[in-house]
Parts: sequence; C-alpha cells; structure tokens
Amino acid sequence: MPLNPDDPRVRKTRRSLQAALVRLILRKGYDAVSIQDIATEAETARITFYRHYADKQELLTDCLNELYEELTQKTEPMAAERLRRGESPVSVLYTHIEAHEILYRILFSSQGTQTVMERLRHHLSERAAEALRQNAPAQLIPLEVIAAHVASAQIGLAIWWLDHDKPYPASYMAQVSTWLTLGGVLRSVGIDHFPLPVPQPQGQPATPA
Amino acid sequence: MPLNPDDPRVRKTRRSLQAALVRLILRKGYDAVSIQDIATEAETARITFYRHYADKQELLTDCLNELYEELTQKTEPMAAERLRRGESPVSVLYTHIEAHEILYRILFSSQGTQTVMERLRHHLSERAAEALRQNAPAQLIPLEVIAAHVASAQIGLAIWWLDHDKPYPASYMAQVSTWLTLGGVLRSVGIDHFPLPVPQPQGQPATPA
Amino acid sequence: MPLNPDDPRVRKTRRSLQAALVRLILRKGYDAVSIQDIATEAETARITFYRHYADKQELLTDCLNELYEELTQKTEPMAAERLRRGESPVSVLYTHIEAHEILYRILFSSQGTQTVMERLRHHLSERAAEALRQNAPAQLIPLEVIAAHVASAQIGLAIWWLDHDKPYPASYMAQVSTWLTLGGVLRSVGIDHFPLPVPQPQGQPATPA
Amino acid sequence: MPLNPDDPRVRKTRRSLQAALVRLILRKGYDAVSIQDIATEAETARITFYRHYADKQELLTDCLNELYEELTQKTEPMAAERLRRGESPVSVLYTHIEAHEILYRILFSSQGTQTVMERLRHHLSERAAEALRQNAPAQLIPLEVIAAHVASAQIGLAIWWLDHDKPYPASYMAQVSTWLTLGGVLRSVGIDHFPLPVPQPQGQPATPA
DNA sequence: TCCTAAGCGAGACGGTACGTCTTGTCTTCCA
DNA sequence: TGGAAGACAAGACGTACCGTCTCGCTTAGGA
Repeated sequence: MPLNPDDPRVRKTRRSLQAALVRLILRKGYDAVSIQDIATEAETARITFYRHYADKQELLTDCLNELYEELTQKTEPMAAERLRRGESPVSVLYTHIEAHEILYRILFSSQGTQTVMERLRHHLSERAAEALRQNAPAQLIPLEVIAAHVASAQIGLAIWWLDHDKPYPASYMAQVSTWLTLGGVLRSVGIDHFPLPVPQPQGQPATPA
Repeated sequence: MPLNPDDPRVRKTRRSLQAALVRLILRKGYDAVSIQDIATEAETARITFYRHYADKQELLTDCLNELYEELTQKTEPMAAERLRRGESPVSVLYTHIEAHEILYRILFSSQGTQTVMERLRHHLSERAAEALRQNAPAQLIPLEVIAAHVASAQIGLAIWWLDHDKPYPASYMAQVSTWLTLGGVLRSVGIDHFPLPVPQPQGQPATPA
Repeated sequence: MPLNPDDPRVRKTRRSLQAALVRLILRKGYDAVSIQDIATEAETARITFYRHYADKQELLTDCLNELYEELTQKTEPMAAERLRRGESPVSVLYTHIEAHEILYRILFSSQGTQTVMERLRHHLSERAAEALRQNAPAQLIPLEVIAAHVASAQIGLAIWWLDHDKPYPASYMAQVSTWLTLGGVLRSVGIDHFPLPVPQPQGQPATPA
Repeated sequence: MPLNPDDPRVRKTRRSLQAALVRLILRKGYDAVSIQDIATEAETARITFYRHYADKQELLTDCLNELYEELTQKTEPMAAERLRRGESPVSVLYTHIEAHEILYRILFSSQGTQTVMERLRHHLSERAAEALRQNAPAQLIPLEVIAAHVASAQIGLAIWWLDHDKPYPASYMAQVSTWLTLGGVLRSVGIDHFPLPVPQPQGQPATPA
C-alpha cells in the first residue's frame, strides 16, 4: 500500500522526517541515529517512519537526491568547450557545495550514502569523459581511466576542502582543482607550456587553519 | 585486564578471529557480520571476542593495520628524485594491492575502515608533499592542496581498478596514475612538453570490462 | 513505560507467563528455570517477559498473590468466637491448600517466595493475635510472642503435611493443629479448661507413607 | 583428587574462605555473593575455591556444619526426664543462638541453607518424639505429627526472636517456647495437669521493638 | 449531511544482536 | 603437592533497536 506522494499530509510528514534526520546527523552522526530518534525528532510515531521509508538509508537518500538532481541539472548541459575557459563542472560543484554546505558535509561523511556518492562520482566521470571525447586529439590512455582519475581527484579535493573548514574561497578551489587536474602539478614543479594561467589566490586567507 | 599479546594462546585466538572476520566479510559484507558470527566462524565463544576487541571495527582495524604498516615501510624511505623516474610510491602501492588483493578490497569497501583509510590518505599526501618540497622550484599553489589532490587521485584510481576487477596490469596502472597526476591529462588532450614518456599499455586486455 | 494491565493482549501474555512458570517449576525446580525457559514455554519472546516483570521472583509473586488474596479473603471476616468451635483460620488454610495443592507446593518449596510466605505468616499471626485480644482474660505472655508461636506452628505443620504427601485428611490436620496450638495458648491466657475434644483420627490411613 | 584436610595449608585456606563468606553474606546477602567475591575477600585465587568446594552452597554448609554439630552434641544426651524440669533442648538452642548470633542469622535468612535447616528441624523433631515415646502414657495423636508441630513452633519462634532483634532474654524465650508447646502436647498424650509454672517475664524490655 | 477512505497515533509483540556477568575447566607456572 | 595466574567455553542476563501488527482517531472529499 504505497502512500500517495501528492497528499499534502504525506508531503508534510516526509519533510518532517527529512529535516529531523539532517538535524540528528549533525548532532550525533549518522550511525548513532536510531529510527525512534528520527520519529521523536519529527514529532511523529515510529510506525509512521516505516510507512514512508524502508530504512534510514532510504530516507537519507531521499534527502540527498534532490541535492544531486539540482547539481546534475546545472552541470548537464555544459558545453564541452567551456572546459578550456576554466568553466568546468568543478566550479559548479564548488558553488553548489558552498550553497548547501550542511548537506554536503553529511554526504561526504555519512556511511549510508554510498549510493549518492557513487552517482556523483559517476556523473563527474561522465562529464570528464564527454569533454575528452570531444576535445582530445588522441587517446593515448584509456578514456575510462582518465575519467576515473579526474573524478576521484575532484571529489577528493572537495572533501578535503570541507574537512579543513574551507580555508580558501570556492572559486579559487575550483580553479585549482581544474588546473591541477589538467596538468598543474607539472607546472607547480616548474614545467611550462600550459594554456591556463595560474589561478590567482584572490581572497584566500594568508594563514589557513 | 588487558590480555598479554605475547601469550601464544592469545596470538592464536586473535589470528582465528582475524581470519574469521575476513572470510565473513567476503561472504556477507561487513555490516551483515555479527560478533556471534565471528565467534562461531573462529570456533570460539562470543565472550572471547570481547576479551580481545572492543568491537568489530577494532578487530578490522587490527586486520588492516599490518597491511598499512607493511605498505608504509616500503614507501617511507623512497628517495624523492625517483619521482621523475616513475618510481613513485604509487607503483609500490599497486604492487602491494595486487599482493594483498582481498584485504584491499575489504579496506576499500568496508564502512568500518575510516581510520585506516584516513591514515593511508594522509600517508600518500605526506609522500607527495615531501617530494614537492624537495623538487619544486616554486610554490604557486598551496602545497597542502596539491598533496590532497594527488592523494585523492591516486587512491581513487586504485579503488576504481579493483572495483573494475583489474582490467589493466598493476604496473601500467601505476605508470598511468603517476603520469596523469603529473600532467598527463594535458598530454592526453594533445599538449606537449612533458618529461615522462607515455606509459606503454603492455599486457592490458584489449577489451576491459 | 508500564503496560496497561487491562489490555487483553497484556492479560493474555501474563497468563501465559504465569502458567509457564508454574509448569517449569514443577518440572525442574525454581532455581533451574531461566527466563528464556519461561519465554519459550509461554511461546513468546524473552523480551516480552521483561516488558511485564522485572525478574523471575516478580512473576512468581504475581502467581501467588491471588492465592494469598483468596485465602485472606476467606479468613479475614472470621468471627473470633468460632475459634472455640474449632473453626479456626487453620481449617480454612488446610482446605485452601488442598484445593490449590500445586501452587502451595511451589510456595512452600521455592526460594523466591520470601515475600508471600512472610505475608502469610504475618496474616496468621494477626488472626491469632486478634482472637487472643478479644477472648483472653489475661495476658500472661506477650501477645506477639504467642502469635509468632502459633503462626510458625501452623505453617510448619502444613508444610510437613504436603512434604509427606498428605498422610492424613485436611480436616483432621486442621483439628490437630488447632488442638495442639490451643493447649498451650489457652493456658497462657489463663484458661484452664480445655474446650475441645481430642480430634478423632477419622479416615486417616493406618499406615501413612 | 581430594585435598588432604589435615594439611595446615588446606586448613588455613578453608578457614579464610569460610570467614570471607560469612563477612560477605553479612555485607551483601547470600545471593549477591559471587565466588570471585569470596576468593577476593579471602585473598586467594578463584580456582582455589573450586579445589575445596563444589559451590557456594557447599562452603556455606561447611560453615554451618560445626554449628550444627556443636548444638546436637549438647542436645543429644539430654535425659528425657529433664523435659519436665524445663530443661528442654529449646533452652540449649536459645543459648546456642545467642552465642553464635551471626551464624544463626545467616542460617535463618540464607536461601542456601535448606540442608542444614532441614537437619535442624529433623533433629528437634527427633528430640521431641523421643521424649514423647518415653513419657507419653497414651498416643492420642500420631507422634510424627506432634513432633513436626513442636519442631516448627520452636524454630519459628527462634527465628522471630532474631528477626525482632531479641526483644526478650534467651532464657525467657526458651521457657515460653517450651511452655506454649507443652500445653497442647502434654494434653495430646493424655496428661492433664500442667507441671510448669507460667514463665515470669524477668528482664524483658517493657516496650519491645 | 453523512460517510467513507486514507493517513496517522498508540502501543504490544517477536526477533536479533549487543555487551556484561558468573560459572566451572584448563593449562602453565611458582613455592 | 598446593596455590597463583590467567585464558577459555558455556550460557544467562538485561537492554536496545528493528520491523510488524492491530486497533482506534481524525479529516478531507464524494455520496
């Protein structure tokens, strides 16, 4: 007996549960949150939770899904040539993270988000592969390997950024991530011939925490 | 009352528990393994588990710790200049992964290994930062950012490798990882001036999964 | 969260547990009965036991309480002058024991019935003291001492009776108990003539086991 | 492998265990005492306990056995005719209780002393039956019934005495117990004249607790 | 207007796992 | 030989959380 998702009562209950879960995760961490906790926090009955979600993971996924949808919506139609102008999906990602910091902290730290994380990783891989397919004159290395490398590096740096409490501005991080990915490491050790200028550290704190 | 780790009985019991956990994780996944399962599989009593470990996580960490120790021992004294010759810590990592594939699969997939993974990530960051400090003529980008980028990319690619059932040889993956990290992406899209030759895909399957 | 004792589910569960305990005590003895045993015998879950009772003792007391209530209800309003006619509370006690032999065997033998036994002893003391207060012309001996003596003798003889598998009829035992008790008690309050005839051993087996 | 009870080490260890048990029972009650407690209190190892006793009950019985032996030794050779002079075994019992109050409190209160208590009850029954056999001109009531009545009354009153913190002197209690008991018993064997004077309440507190 | 269906609240229940406790057994040492 | 040290198996204990169930209550939309 699936509940009618358009019934305003149903919508209201689900909103309460989602908000309750987010609050509780921030307070105690994902694992320490029991379903009774969620129900109590949402001022409803435990059975009501089960009427809407099969388990905690499903509720969390529901919380993060629209985050993912919003991000992919913004990234999807990015023309591949913007890649060279530095307008990579990465800059969209960092802007989005900054706008939804709390949810991204949960996404990055919670154990129960393998699914959403995996989709995010896959999405970034796809964007990278797509750009490569359109712009690369030659494929010296398997494309899927490059895509995996790029996605991992980008996500990893974004996680590092939040974990260290955003010591640099989002725009700078996005530039650096793109730049390093494209070959910045090389230049950072003194090797030239690179089409992108070095990201200027505008605005970042002189002494990051 | 901490048990004496040198008592042969203690060593034997711990070995049994560790082996049992590994077998069970492979069989059912980390989360589905109960402590009673471990005890039964190890042919001992449940209370014996608690005499040696506080929880499942602690036993798993104990399993993975020597893996980590062995890896860092091999990576530690790597002369920084080997970096240019392609003998990065990454090649050591891939060799090690191939030698202990089962444990690395568990390490990469299990929820309960945040600690060990974090140490691995930190270790790789340190290796990268160290190399940069010694070889970089200029620091155009904060060193810690570069290190985080490199570590994430390397670990991410290694995870991808196992998750896709090793479609290329370890040596090739190590070369690619190093090459991409150093600026390979650039070359892979047609930009030159790079000191390392393109890794030759010797031996990789023609049609990877 | 105390359960609602009027909920029919609750009543049913408690009945099951009580009956299970009685059966198990008869089968293995009070001490050998574990709570899991009770739950299994009652065809319920162990946790259900704990939802209703704090421990085995509490369940047993619950079993015996109504036994005690029923007995005291019958004994309470006994006119004191019936004492002389031989209609002492003791005759009620023996009749009651015979009607609920199984429960009394448990009450007399189980370790966990201190509370109920103490109440029974106290009740019999009170009945004796009350009768004495109303009928005794003089108090040559402290009343509470007499009451303790009477209650102990009566309970002790009843226990002996069951322990020896009822070698004499209940009515005869009640008469004997009263008669033996009254001998000293009457004299202790200054009454010299003994109003009761010697109990005639009607119906008792010639060769008791 | 029964230990040699004459080995001074064995004797010493057993003394320690017995004393430890007595102290612990007084401190926490019989049931709450674990075997580890006893060993710790006796400043020995737990396994040592098992070398000497099968369980807690056996140790307790060992503690109380000599108490019982001493009592029966004093009661055994009592000439039956002393019964009329008021020198019943009861007076010996009260004197003995007063001399070993702590142990008797444990004996009367502990669950684990069924054996010793049963022997005590049987002993008192035997003494009563013996006296009756020698002195009774007629047996109007089964002797074993009388004996059970007498033993129960005597033990019950003694327990009451300790439970109420000895509100009367031991000698007085012994007299009262005998006097109350004899009243009915004598008559039950056909003796009408009551040979004992009413016990004089010498020395008892005016307002017992 | 009522009445009917869907969502919700209350709370008992069976089940699994947890972490702790005690018991009794067993080596392996020490005096 | 007796005692000390300490690991171990067996199993009960009391608790926590999970997921399910039944029973009523409310409330909005259609008869």
